Amino acid sequence: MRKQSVSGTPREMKRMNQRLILQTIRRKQPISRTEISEMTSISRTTVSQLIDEMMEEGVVRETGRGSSPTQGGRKPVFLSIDDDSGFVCGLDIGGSSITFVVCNLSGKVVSKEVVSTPVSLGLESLFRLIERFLDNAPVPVERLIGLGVGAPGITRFHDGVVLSAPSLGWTDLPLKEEMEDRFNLPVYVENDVNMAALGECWLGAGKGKRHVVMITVGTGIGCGLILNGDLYRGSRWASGEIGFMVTDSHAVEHWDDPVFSGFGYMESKAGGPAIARQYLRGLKDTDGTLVSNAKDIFDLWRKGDETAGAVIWEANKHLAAGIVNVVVLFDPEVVILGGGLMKSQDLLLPQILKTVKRFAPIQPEIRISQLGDDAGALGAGALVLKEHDCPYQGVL
Amino acid sequence: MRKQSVSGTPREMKRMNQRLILQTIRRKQPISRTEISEMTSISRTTVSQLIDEMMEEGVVRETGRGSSPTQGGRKPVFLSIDDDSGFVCGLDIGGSSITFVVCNLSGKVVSKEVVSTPVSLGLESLFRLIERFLDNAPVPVERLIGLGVGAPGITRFHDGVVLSAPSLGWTDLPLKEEMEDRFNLPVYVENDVNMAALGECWLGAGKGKRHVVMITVGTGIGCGLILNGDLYRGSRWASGEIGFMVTDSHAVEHWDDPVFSGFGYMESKAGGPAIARQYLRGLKDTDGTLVSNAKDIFDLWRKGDETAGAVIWEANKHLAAGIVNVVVLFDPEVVILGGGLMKSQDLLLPQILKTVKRFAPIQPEIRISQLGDDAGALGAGALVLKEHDCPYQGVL
DNA sequence: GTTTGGTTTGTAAAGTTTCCAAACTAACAA
DNA sequence: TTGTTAGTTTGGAAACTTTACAAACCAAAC
Repeated sequence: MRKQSVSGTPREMKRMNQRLILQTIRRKQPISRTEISEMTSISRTTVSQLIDEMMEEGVVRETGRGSSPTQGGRKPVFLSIDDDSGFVCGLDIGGSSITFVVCNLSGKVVSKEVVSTPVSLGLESLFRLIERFLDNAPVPVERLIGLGVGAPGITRFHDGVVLSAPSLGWTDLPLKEEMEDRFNLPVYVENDVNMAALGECWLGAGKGKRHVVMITVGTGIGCGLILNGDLYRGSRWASGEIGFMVTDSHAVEHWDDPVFSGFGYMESKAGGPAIARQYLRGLKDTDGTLVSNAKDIFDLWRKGDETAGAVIWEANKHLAAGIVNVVVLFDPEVVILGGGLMKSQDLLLPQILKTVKRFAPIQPEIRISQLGDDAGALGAGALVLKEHDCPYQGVL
Repeated sequence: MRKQSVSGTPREMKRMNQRLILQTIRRKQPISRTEISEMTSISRTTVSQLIDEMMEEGVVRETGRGSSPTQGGRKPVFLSIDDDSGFVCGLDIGGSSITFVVCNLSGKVVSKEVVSTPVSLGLESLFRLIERFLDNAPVPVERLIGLGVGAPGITRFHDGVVLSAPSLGWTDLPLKEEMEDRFNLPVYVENDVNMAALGECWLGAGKGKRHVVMITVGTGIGCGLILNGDLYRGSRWASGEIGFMVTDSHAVEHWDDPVFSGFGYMESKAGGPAIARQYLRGLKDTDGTLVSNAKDIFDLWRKGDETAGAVIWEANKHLAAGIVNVVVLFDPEVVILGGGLMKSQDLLLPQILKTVKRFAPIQPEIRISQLGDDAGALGAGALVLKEHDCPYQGVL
């Protein structure tokens, strides 16, 4: 669907200028009216008028005065954004837990809660959880700008329908519509990995960057793409399916692993379950029934188990190759690694760094997630700010 | 560098509306003023006024009238874009040949020339070639909107500097600046593969699509990315370096091929020279000195040479894996394959299709380039139209 | 210490560009 | 003639800009 270009109306023009001014303030605060005018090439008069309106709304405040310039002259009045003039609520619905967050315009968390996901999560029970959380949050309702929701599956952003979230048993769920009816607030729904990428971009390892790739390694391997400062979603909401990469050309002929149907090739080689399974297979005697997870294998390696080391090494080669592939295709400024397995980054990162250095013609920074488990919920908040129309837009 | 957001002025507002109207006309022509007004939600008054101006400039023409609607009433006056009201010149500078093209707003070629690249291509000789071509083109100079140039190397679009084009011996060449001085026209410089992608998107296999990946397979393997209808360039003008993908996780430990230093891993496995070399190595007796190129190997396979078949098969596995990787990361609507090796598509395509079908969770269309060797030059023209400000913008 | 001159900030008034709504004319069928 | 649709004219509203000015401030001259 083609994004409808907006017709230019005076009102739209005003909005553009408000946004521009607001962005400028956020980036350079504290800043005077005159300086804003110079930076934006909007006339001083207009800047003043728009600022007046924004001060009336409470978004912008006068905060002290600067010193006179070199030659003398009237001291400028400094302006700043009142970070507490608006709040966003973000939630990250995961297969095992749900994270709720409320934060202000600068990303300061004022309220947070983590609950374990109910076995079968119906809409009504979800809504009650949200209501309870919002009731307890120390934020007046009228200051709440909107709600962002990250869901583990394929989501259609433009109408907020969760097309498929196996771990929750959701299919074609019109989450945005239902939630907006219930809470009477704008709601934005997006894939959880994308949310994490937005979160890291706003407040974490990708702050200030416009080309960021976030890779989460856990049961599955996913990837959120921020290109030119915007989330890239692909033509069918299925971009970043890094777990389906083929990191071994031999697979073209030979791969046929029934255990991992539904998963991608790389996930079947480098994901958590794959590592656990490979290890058990290495032991020869047992089959997949002996339950074990990747974390155990990492621990075994730390204790000197060489089989564990070999298995992890093998898996990590796939991951490293995958990261190289992402890097050379996107040319990002930063690659952020997160997800459960990255808690053992000490064992994985060195090889990854070495591989990227060797195979990629350009070298991005490679960092570990800074926000950890909160990235998704914070990203959900970031998305609200990003999408919300004036006067909060462009905060990122 | 952050793209400066424009301040909203009345003039800018007008431009936006002109663009919107022009887009609407192009998509639905012939179309009446009233219908434009309804589609764009710009008032009839404004539509009329802007149309008047555009007719004065010659961009839009009245072309006949429609039939009266059901109930009777005045017949609408149909409007269309005059495709010959402007022309663009595109050139594709390759290592072995240079293609010149002049075409009108709808992409109809009115003049074309192909010359072989001089051994050492200096700016002055290039300019003379262009001048001669333009002089012979049946287009009045004042109708020429701009010049697009595709160069084989890394180009910095925003200031039009060719950072490095080894096959031409260019380094840090300020091509845009020099050319604009000389020809007194807007000039846009871009990587040749990106240009080809733009070309196919405008007039070829990607027409009307907004998410397109174009892969060219030749000596090197490159890739142009059209995401959300725009060229994606990466953070350091190095996106789409698909030739550097690692399509074999074993390489992480073992790859060390001095012959291909400077090339990427995948290029060293699936590029033209790689195929030729692998074949010769298969013969055991000869070494790399016996010159041969990929095309010969393809011909040998067609004649029943099994070694040739095996070598190509092996190379193609890497290519197929690479294509899967691109598909799952970008979720494009179409993947377009082009470049020298794709002239033997009959031998390569079946395996590629099968591999993508098997490994990718989503299925894009996979097509062969429609414009062939002209894609680059036409894309250079497309870029001019895309970048040129009102009233031609948004033609794509 | 006070005055004077130059500089900078912010506001007010008048002017410009652009858009839109409503009334109007034109064209056409029944 | 009547009703309907297409396009234009007119008057006005919304937004920006330019110009002019008051307030605030430094610094050097007196």
